[in-house]
Amino acid sequence: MSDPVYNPAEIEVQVQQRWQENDAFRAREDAQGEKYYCLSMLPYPSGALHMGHVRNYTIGDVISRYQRMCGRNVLQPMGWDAFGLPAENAAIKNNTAPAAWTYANIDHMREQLKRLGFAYDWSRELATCKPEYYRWEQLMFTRLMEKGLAYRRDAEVNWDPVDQTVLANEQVVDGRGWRSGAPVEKKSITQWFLRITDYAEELLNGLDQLDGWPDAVKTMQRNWIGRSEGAEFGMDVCDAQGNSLAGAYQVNVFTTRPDTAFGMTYAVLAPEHPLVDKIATDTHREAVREFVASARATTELDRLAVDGSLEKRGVFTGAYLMNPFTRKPVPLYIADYVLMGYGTGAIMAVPGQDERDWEFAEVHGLPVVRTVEPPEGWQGKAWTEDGPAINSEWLNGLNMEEAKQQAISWLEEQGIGQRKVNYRLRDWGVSRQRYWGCPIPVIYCPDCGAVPVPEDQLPVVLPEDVTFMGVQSPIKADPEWRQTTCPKCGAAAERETDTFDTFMESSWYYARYCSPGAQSQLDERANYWLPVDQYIGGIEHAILHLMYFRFYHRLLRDAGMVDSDEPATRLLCQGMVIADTYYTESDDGHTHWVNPADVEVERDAKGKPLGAKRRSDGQPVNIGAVEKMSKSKNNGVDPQGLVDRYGADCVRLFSMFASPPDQSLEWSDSGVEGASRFLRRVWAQVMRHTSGGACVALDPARLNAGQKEIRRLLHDTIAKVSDDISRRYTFNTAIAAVMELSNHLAKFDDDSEQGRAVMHEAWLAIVRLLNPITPHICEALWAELGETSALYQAPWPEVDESARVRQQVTVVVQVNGKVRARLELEPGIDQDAAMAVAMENENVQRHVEDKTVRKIIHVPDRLLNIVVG
RNA sequence: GCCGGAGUGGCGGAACUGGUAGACGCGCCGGAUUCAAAAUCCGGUUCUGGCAACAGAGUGUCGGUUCGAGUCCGACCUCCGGCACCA
Repeated sequence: MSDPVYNPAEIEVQVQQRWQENDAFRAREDAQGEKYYCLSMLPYPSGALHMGHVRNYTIGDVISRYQRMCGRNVLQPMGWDAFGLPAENAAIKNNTAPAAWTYANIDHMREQLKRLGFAYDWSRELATCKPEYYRWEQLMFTRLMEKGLAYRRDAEVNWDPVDQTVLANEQVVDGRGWRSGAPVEKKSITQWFLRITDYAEELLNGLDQLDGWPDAVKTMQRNWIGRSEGAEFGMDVCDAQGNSLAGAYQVNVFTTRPDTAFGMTYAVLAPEHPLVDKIATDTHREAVREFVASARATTELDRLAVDGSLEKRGVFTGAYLMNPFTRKPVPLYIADYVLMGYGTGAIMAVPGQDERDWEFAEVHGLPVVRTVEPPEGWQGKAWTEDGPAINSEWLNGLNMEEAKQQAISWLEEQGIGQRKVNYRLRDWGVSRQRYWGCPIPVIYCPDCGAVPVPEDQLPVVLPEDVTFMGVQSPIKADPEWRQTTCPKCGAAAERETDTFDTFMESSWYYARYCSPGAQSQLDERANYWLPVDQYIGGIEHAILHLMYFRFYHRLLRDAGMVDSDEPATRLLCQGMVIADTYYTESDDGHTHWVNPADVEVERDAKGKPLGAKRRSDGQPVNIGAVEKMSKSKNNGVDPQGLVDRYGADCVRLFSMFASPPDQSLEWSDSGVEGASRFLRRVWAQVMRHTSGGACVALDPARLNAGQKEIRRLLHDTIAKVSDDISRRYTFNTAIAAVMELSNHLAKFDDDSEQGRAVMHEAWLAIVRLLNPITPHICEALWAELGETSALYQAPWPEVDESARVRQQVTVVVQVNGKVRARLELEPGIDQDAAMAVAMENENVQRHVEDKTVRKIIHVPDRLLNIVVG
């Protein structure tokens, strides 16, 4: 390999071959060392890797390879989130089967990942669309049905009236079906749900323990769970005089502000509330019906008012509710600002203390009673903050918290209500009316109802060899697939033709990697590896995926399959990959986006961009914003082309160097060139060193000052890089530190025996420091430096603290806080001695002059600030 | 509207615990090499003034604390992301 010219294509293929032959990255449960499970979110096999994948998986690989070098027993697996809508869209478009399309994509993308040199244990690879994977998910679901954690109820879907099919949210474009262009309707159908709300409290409290998760993600999850404490209480329906009605109904309301109940001036039911039909009086029934119908047909978008808030629409029912606090009736309205899906779908309205109620009261001419005194001089509408209670009889004078507690106690004493906690979080609807997903393992029997498919009849296999006739799911269109017999009574019955939400598969794949081949969902190996020590993925999954997988982990725990409460102890969310955009405008006003690869930027003498032109025809183009790589802005950069041209190491290096992993990464072709230049320089420097032949052993006692200085820089660098990679995760600064060291080595012109020994020590260390980031070139240089072992098995370099002892330190001398000199002094010098040297300095003298020294601040070995006046 | 995050050279970014602002890289300028170009190597590069030594200014804005503030405190501005009638 000792080629004087760095040839990444050749080296990378050779090194990868050696890893494969040695099965270098297979994870074993019985291996030495503490376990370390490093997991990157699995990709959807869309067809080709994009830059976001490269970034995500390089971060994971850097961490994995570092941990391996530190002696940990590392598991780093990879798999495919293989079910999903794009396969169906491609199938309809190209007339192929989703399965064939998916498997072809997986094959291509697997090769791309291998070409990038990620240290995966490929023996654990999985694809979620395979029956041997999803059968366990089906079994789990049937168990959840038995436990009552999976249940059925009606829920709304987007219905395309022309294509006669349910649309996923992403298939609805501006309120119309993506293919038919017909306005989408809401339709209620029966669907399966998982009771994630049973775990709301635990999912919320668990966040407090997740110190290794970004605060942003934890905050988003807290808001999503949306815990609110308050009271729920019943109110009787009555007439305007407060007379109770025969066969009267009761309405339950939830409120977080029971302290304001004396200010209730009306009450509201959601349009979908079950009592809506029953409560309206004869004179109001027609108006109520009309309103409910129109509320169902109108989207939120249609109701956006000019100021961006939603129009407060509603209608009076003719009925009243008795306010138990005041013993006075309040009018009952129907309004669509009250949601059926939260609380009880009914509220007490207190315009004086709630902004929404204020707005509604304003529109409908309802009275306002203030029950909390706003601060003096306050000019707003509803006062929602703390203050002394007023107009509230026995609550008057109390603050918000005291009044709440009093009101709740009163409700409980009276037996009409109680303390209540509500969550925004809704149960997880897992039914999808799509083909390319895991079949929901349920059989519908006319007599026995919904029956879980028994274990010995699992998996319910999705047929893969299908043809799409239009947009219908092939298993919905095929009457034969549906036909079966009831497992309970043996009568003719039908299979469920809906499939699972694909978040179902991605909720437990991390655990299955730990039990490859197990004839159960998981086996005891899962407890060896779990929880995941480091999880890496995009922030776009902050809520859904990361909530579902925390939930599913608890389902696995409660089924006795894992011991831990949380699936992952640390989480890293990488930033977006962004790039410049360029465009031209045609005469008809259309914008045409030009790919950055086609553009050349012209600059002035200082490097400021002046303009840009298209390479192909020299025509000027406009410079747009720096935006997320996307097809629509035509600013995507294909990783494959870069790997072909510069090599995997270079692409990996630039991805890690351009910014810290959690920030957005601005792609730059010249930056990639810079990374490539660095690797070529490293290669050339090592070749120059090895061309001098073998080195003698390093003897620290015999080093001259220059040699000691290089050793000091080296061991400072080892310390910094170790800290950057293990604690700070700032791979960019780790690389910068190595670059700095290599710049010093390039100037270290010392062919003496000990000079070459120092150089040798330095390169052996650098090759290991860079190995997690650019493993191929490092493996080759490791051999070039005479090492016979494989680098992937080499230990992380150790810091020699004795080499870091400085002969001299730079002490900054300030006069009145301004830097006036930098002195090279012996370490440990005291204030008086430092002052003596400082005062000999001409520049310091000039600024001190004959002024009185009022104060001296001395930070040993760093700074001396002379305060004069 | 609410909740997060961020504002530092021409650009990406560094400065980790209040102590040298601009590491490292890109770009740009100058030089070497070359018939020439590419590649490579050397030097310079926050702004203003100065041949220079050096001086002054400077981390979104305004104010504060401190011997000393990019970093801490208060008020504000801008941008990005998330949620959005959740009672």
